[in-house]
Amino acid sequence: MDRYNFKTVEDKWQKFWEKNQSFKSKKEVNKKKFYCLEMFPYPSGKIHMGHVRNYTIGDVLARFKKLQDYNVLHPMGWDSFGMPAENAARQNDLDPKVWTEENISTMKHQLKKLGLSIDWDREISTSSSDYYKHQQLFFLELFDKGLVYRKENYVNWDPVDQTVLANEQVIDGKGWRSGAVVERKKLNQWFFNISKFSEELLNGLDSLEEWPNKVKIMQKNWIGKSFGCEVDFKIKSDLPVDNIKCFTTRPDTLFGFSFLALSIDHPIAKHYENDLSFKDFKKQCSKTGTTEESIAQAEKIGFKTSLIALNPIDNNSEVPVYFANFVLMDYGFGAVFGCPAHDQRDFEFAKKYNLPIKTVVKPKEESDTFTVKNEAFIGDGIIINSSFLNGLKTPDEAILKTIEHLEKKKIGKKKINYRLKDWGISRQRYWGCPIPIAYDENGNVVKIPKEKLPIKLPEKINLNTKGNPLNHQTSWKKITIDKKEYTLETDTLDTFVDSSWYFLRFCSPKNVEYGYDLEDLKYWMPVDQYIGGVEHAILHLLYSRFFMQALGYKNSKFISPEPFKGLFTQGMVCHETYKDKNNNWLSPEEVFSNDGKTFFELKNQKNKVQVGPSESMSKSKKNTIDPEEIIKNYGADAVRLFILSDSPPEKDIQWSEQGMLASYKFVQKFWTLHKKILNKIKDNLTEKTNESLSIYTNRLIEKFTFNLERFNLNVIVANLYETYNFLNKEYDQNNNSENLKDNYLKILILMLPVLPHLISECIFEVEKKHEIQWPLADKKYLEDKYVNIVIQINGRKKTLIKMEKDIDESSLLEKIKKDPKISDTLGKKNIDKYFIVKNKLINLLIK
RNA sequence: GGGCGAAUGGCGGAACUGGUAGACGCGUUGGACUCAAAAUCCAAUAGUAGCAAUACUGUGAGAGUUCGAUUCUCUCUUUGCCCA
Repeated sequence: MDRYNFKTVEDKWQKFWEKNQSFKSKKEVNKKKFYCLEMFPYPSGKIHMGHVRNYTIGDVLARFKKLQDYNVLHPMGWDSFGMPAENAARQNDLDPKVWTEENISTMKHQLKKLGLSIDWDREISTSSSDYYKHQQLFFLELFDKGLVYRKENYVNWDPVDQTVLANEQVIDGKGWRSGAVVERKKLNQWFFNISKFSEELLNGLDSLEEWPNKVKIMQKNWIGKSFGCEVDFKIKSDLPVDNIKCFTTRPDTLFGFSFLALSIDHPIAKHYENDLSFKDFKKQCSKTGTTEESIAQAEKIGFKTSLIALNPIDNNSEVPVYFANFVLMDYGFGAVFGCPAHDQRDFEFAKKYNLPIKTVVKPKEESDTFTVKNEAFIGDGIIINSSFLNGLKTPDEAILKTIEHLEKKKIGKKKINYRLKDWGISRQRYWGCPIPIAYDENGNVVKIPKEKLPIKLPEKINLNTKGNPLNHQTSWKKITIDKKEYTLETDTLDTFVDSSWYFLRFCSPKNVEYGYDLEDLKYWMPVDQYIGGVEHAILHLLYSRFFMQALGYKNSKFISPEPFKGLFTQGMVCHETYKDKNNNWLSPEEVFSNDGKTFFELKNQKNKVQVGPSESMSKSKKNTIDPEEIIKNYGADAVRLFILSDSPPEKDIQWSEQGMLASYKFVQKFWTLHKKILNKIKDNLTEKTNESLSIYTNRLIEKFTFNLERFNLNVIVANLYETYNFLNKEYDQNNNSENLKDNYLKILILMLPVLPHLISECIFEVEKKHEIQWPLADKKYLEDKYVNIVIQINGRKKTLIKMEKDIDESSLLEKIKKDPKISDTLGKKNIDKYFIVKNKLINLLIK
């Protein structure tokens, strides 16, 4: 019998799908739609296993929904602006555009080899001016709506990449890509006013029922709504300072107030500009990074001012004012009041500078003389030593009462604060979307008129310049508007902007006039299932949600604002790591093992290799497996099968050569079985109908559909193996060909989403013109005539007895007592009591 | 430090709303085929005791609720992710 030749079969079907435009999607208003979207890739060069996993999961779903007769939209595109292109181009003296386009062509070819059911007619690329010209128009619209603004701000400056980094691009005080120590720098930056929608973005989460809870919680924490109040402190000073405003979430602890701490960027700092020791202090502060994390970890240090703050609710008692390194200017008002007894950070500060620590909250079970000793008490409790607040429960009661008091005295008011900051979108980079703004000779901002769009990037320019290469493009920078000359903005947009609306573009990829066509959006949006890595759980998803809010702002015709109805976050693909004796990373191809335990270097087989923990595949650790190589050796179907099989898709998966081989063998085995079944169908030797095959098939339909809908894709694979085992035993058992063919076809269709090439070929061989549709289970085969009932004695399983379904209680007990095993165990003892789960189980209680 | 998860054979992992723990795969062992090996096929495979039937133990640890707990509650341990 011939072996299955995956190369010819996979090639044949990929050509067939392409020629027949099998996955082309058209708006059909009368048909229910399903928009299946996987996060589009950055064209870095080659696809990696993470892509294979992501797109296989999406493809299984898309094919499943298509078989269920949904009108499926399953597009693909390229997130093709970004720093790697610029870096690579700079290193190799290339044009980023050429580099990017070559990568796209390679990766597209690779993705096609995976047999994905993608509508390639909708392909988009964010670095193409066909795409970004619409983005520039959106920018201008947002500008008109007042959602874009420019301000001078501290930024994280990466001295190596010469660019601004977002807070989340700073890891341990270092640039995420360059690894250089990040500096603070003040720059004029463009911002999206995302914080305007804090409340909408927070509330919207409640409507997202098909999102993982953990992602919703992460976004909620990121938005960071806190309820508190602002307090006005009167100041005694020889400087012209009368009062300082603070935001606090714990006004109830005001009686424990012992110092006021200011950010070094607080306006008051200007009075100390010429103070040498303050300058020193500032320098010390700048050593700690700008991220909240590094600030929290750094030693708390302060600079004592001559100012005195008065406690507004405690007889104007006086406390010192410090500048402190742990206060951020962009949270609250850049000033916090210190209550050492009930905040650990304040506690450490007070200890260091010998400030009073006054206990104002006690745990419920303690007496009123409770005092804080070695650490702050931050739990819930009862207010003490606080005049009119004494005895109140805190936080809830006491906070409300304090705010009420402050408001009455007009020295403070209730305030809701958000942690979410506006989105800085300026990047000092070449390879990004140009910002459609120009400046006159006085630096005044002018919008680029619509008809001048797109502002295209200049091509083939010298990238080996300091800072932003666009800054050196003197002729490109000049633009004439209404016969007047202006200078173009040279900052480009953060690439997160590109990916914040691409899912809209997929609905109308060729619309020339505008970024989308509203009628298309009304049909296709929202994305029914979005699939991607959990690493985008906060930023990309939040920015996309913001973009929808912004487009809908002052635009009542726009669609409802949540872009992604369902979200699925898949785990990473991991592999063991290897190092040689000099601690250099080794790739899996450079090592070998005879027993899977001890590894040796391939080129010098005496050298033992250190085996490290399994980690997410990354080039830097060399623990990657090249999907192209694997597809070449085992075929796309086998790779798809393996990548789904070993772990639940939301968890990390361990790459295993043996597992890969097992999947490959399954494809081969199934083909062999298929040929046997095919012959059996053609033979038509018996008239008998084997009902067990129909029962199995129909139950499988139920099970399979259930598991697919719940993303239990590893269980699907197990079901598939079980099905093989069943068919291999049963196909030959008294099956007339019609019955066998009928059931076999149904089973094949179930398998199609996972193994599209193999199964397409199998279906084709069984019946050339078969209508392919997801089968429905026939209820009559789901009903049991007989059931296996578990007999427990005192809650422990004793035996199984086969009985007619729905047997009544007394005959059940009769039968059980006759069972030799049970009667042995029972002996002369009486059944005191019993519990029955109908058609499933009986539990006998005996003493 | 806070939030959210997770812990099941040698390994990856199944188990619907509490009701047969260990599906399926890998690995291992034995057998068939072969001069031999690979491939393939068949069988066994949670642990302990036993030739066996079988018995007992068993889902990170300890308690609780229940006729019955991998599943629910509490405490603890370890671990992952996110935030600080």
